[in-house]
Amino acid sequence: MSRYVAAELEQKWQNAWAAAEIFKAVRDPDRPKYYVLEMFPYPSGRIHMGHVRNYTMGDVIARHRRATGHAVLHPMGWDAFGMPAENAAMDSGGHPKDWTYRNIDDMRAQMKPLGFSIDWSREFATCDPEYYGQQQALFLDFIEKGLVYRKNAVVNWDPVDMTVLANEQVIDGRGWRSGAEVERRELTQWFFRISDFSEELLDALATLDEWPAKVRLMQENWIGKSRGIEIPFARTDGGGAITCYSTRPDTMRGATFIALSPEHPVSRALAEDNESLAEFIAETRRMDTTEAAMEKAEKKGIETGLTVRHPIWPDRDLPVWVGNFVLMEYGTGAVFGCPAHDQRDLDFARKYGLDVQSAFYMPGKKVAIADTALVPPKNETVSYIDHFAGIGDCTSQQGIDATIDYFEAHDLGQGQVRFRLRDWGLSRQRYWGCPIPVVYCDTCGVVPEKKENLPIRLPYDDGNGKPIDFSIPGNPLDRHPNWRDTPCPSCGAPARRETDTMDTFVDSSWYYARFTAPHAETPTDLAEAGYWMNVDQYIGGVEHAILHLLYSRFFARAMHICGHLPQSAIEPFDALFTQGMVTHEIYMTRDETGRPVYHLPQDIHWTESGARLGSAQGRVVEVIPSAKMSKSKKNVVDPVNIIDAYGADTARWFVLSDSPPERDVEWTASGADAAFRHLARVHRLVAEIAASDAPGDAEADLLLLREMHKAVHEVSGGLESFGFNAAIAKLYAFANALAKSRAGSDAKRTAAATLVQLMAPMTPHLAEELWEMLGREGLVATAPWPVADPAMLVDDTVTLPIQINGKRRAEIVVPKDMDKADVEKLVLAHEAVIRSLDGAEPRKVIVVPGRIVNVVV
RNA sequence: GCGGCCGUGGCGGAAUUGGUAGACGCGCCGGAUUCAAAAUCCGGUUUCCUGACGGAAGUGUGGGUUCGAUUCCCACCGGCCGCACCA
Repeated sequence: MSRYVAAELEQKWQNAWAAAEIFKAVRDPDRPKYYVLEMFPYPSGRIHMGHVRNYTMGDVIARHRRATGHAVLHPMGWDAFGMPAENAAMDSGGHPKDWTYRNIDDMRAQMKPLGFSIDWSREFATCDPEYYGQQQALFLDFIEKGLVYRKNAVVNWDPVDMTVLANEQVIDGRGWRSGAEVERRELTQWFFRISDFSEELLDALATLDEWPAKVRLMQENWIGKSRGIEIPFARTDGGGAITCYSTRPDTMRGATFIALSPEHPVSRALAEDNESLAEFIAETRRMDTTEAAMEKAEKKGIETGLTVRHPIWPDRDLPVWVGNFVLMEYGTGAVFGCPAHDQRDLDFARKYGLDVQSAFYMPGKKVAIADTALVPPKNETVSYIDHFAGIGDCTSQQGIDATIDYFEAHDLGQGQVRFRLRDWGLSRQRYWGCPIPVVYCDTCGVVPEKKENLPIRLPYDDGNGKPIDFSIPGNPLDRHPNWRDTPCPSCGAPARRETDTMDTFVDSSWYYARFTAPHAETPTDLAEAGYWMNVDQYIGGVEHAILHLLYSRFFARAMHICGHLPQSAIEPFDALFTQGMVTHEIYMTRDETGRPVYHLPQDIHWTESGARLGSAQGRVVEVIPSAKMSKSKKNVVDPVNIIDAYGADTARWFVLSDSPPERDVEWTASGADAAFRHLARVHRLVAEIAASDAPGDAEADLLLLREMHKAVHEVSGGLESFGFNAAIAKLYAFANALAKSRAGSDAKRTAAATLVQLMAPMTPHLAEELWEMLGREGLVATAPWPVADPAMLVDDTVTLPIQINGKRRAEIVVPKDMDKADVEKLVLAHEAVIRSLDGAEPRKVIVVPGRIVNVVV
């Protein structure tokens, strides 16, 4: 009998699938469509176990949906622009383009042996001119519709690498690569008007009921809607009013000072003839502005000498301070301080000896404020002092609402809704990105390129046949001898191209739409997009919960406005699933200086006393619990090695078993071994069944077929609800039942074929092999999914547990449709019940048909 | 600080709307097969008491609702994640 040799049969069936072209996505009016997409990879050059897990989940769904009669779109591409390619070029020469395409070839070659049912005819990379040219076309449409604009903005500037850095790339105030101190520089940059969509992006979250609540919440917080009010405070010196923004106007009575941002126009104006103030402002500007530093920085302020009038109690004048903690970017750059009900304000007030006044107290508990501000939850009732704005005993929320109404009615302030979400700055001073298709002309100004000139291609060399030198910091496009030169699209005079390229998040904000028509001459083909969109199931890591998904939601709306997507596709991802990581233990020893030294899993020798290095006599190795795989910790398992050792099906089976897909799964050698052993066992078992010839046995046959239908039911349910681990557990149990069954060969062959079908989404190669072995027609990949017969899911008799006072004490076997009263009689006659009752009458007997019986004594 | 998620055997984890807690796998123990080993197969494996039959406790801790709670409610403890000088 043939042994399970994964490498052979996997190649065989991949060839068969390719020949039959069964994974090509084809529009079919007679079938429901299903679009399953995994977040496309960055072509780093190696696939890792996280990729394997991600794409296996998508593939299981794609294969299952195909079997249930759907027209399936399951594409793959490459998120191919970005800094690593340029860094590689800087570090070791070569060209980002060559590096990227080489990596794509390598990764595709590593991915193909996994047998994913991908329509490779739709593959593209975002660095293909055919793709980024269409992205440029989109950009021109966005300009036309006012969805993108240019403005001055303060950015993080790395003076050594001569580029703008994203906030995440600034570590302790220094560029992550150069280590140079980052400067804040004002540059003219392009921005998407995503903030115009704040309200809609927030409201529409409620419709995404197949997204994880956690992701919706994170987006909600990111968009950050707050309702507040702008209140002008009249200056006692007769100058223009200072307008403060507040979300807690109900605490107005407690306002005892005003704090301005150092960048506030009034601060700047006052600094002109106030030396100490000027010095204070200069000092704060020198300060590190990274989040970490801001967190630690002491709250400091300086009194300006200016005072303003309290809008409700005009006899109370409030001193105006400049505080380093007030952000110019949020609200109006001015706040009123209410020490009694804001901890930060209280700390500030205590430090500088400012007045503390309560606006309210907890009902019945009038306690003086000491070092802790009184900040009850907004839905808790408080007692307002002075009943100003007509508020007395009510919740803070009611107080806020009533105060805003009052202020508006008396023309004292204007209610405001604010969002944390800022416009999306997309300009990057990099080479390896999508060129922004605009031209600067001395006479015409900023002129969009003509669509017929697209794509604006990245230059490969310096225009004189010499390679671009990537070892010089800065943007090669900016110093390129002739790429910038171009005639003005409007007047034809010599003009200059924009040399900034787009943030790579732009590339990934619409690729899902491009997959529906990857070769279209326009960004999308409305007929194709109308058919395939939305993505029915999107799968990826939770690290993209905010930026990528929010940008994509914005882009889908913007594309709809430009006529590239139907209205129905403005929320592009119907269902989202965020999968966990693949983790592994870390093996560590220490060198003479006590520094940790990490070791590869294959270098560890396991003994009864624990892990040792190399051999049983080797040094004792400290085993650190499972953590994310990382090269520096050497706890990486390379999928290529696993496929070589066990085959793709084992890798696929293992990454789905053991842990729920949303949680991390720990890679263990013993687990991978077990997965392989099981597949080999199924191979052996089915081969035996295929070759056997035993007469039927009515009872055993029925028993097995019942098991089969139960397996169909449970596995189908598992696959539909991301219960892959539970589905696999059921498949283990069903295989065990099949192996133990005394049923005849016919029943066993039927059960075996069903087992094979149920396994096919997870282990497609093995399934094809066994399908063929059982003499079934065609490919299991195209066979219709089995359907469970409801009648076969219920046994004729049920085992009812008997509880006495809620504790399980015995059980009885009864016919499945036995009358409640009869069940009760049987139960009361049971010896365990009689013993417990001890002659007394039961207080109550609860019979839940088919479930349980509970006797209350 | 704010918001959210999660605590179940030695380990990963399972458990429709509240209804037999520990499915399935790992590990471990015992056995079969073998000259022996590998591979394979069979049995056992929450804890405690008992020789056994059997009994008792048990899902982080403490309370509550219920005939019945891993599941629902409250408080606390522990871990993880997101946001955060947001006025």
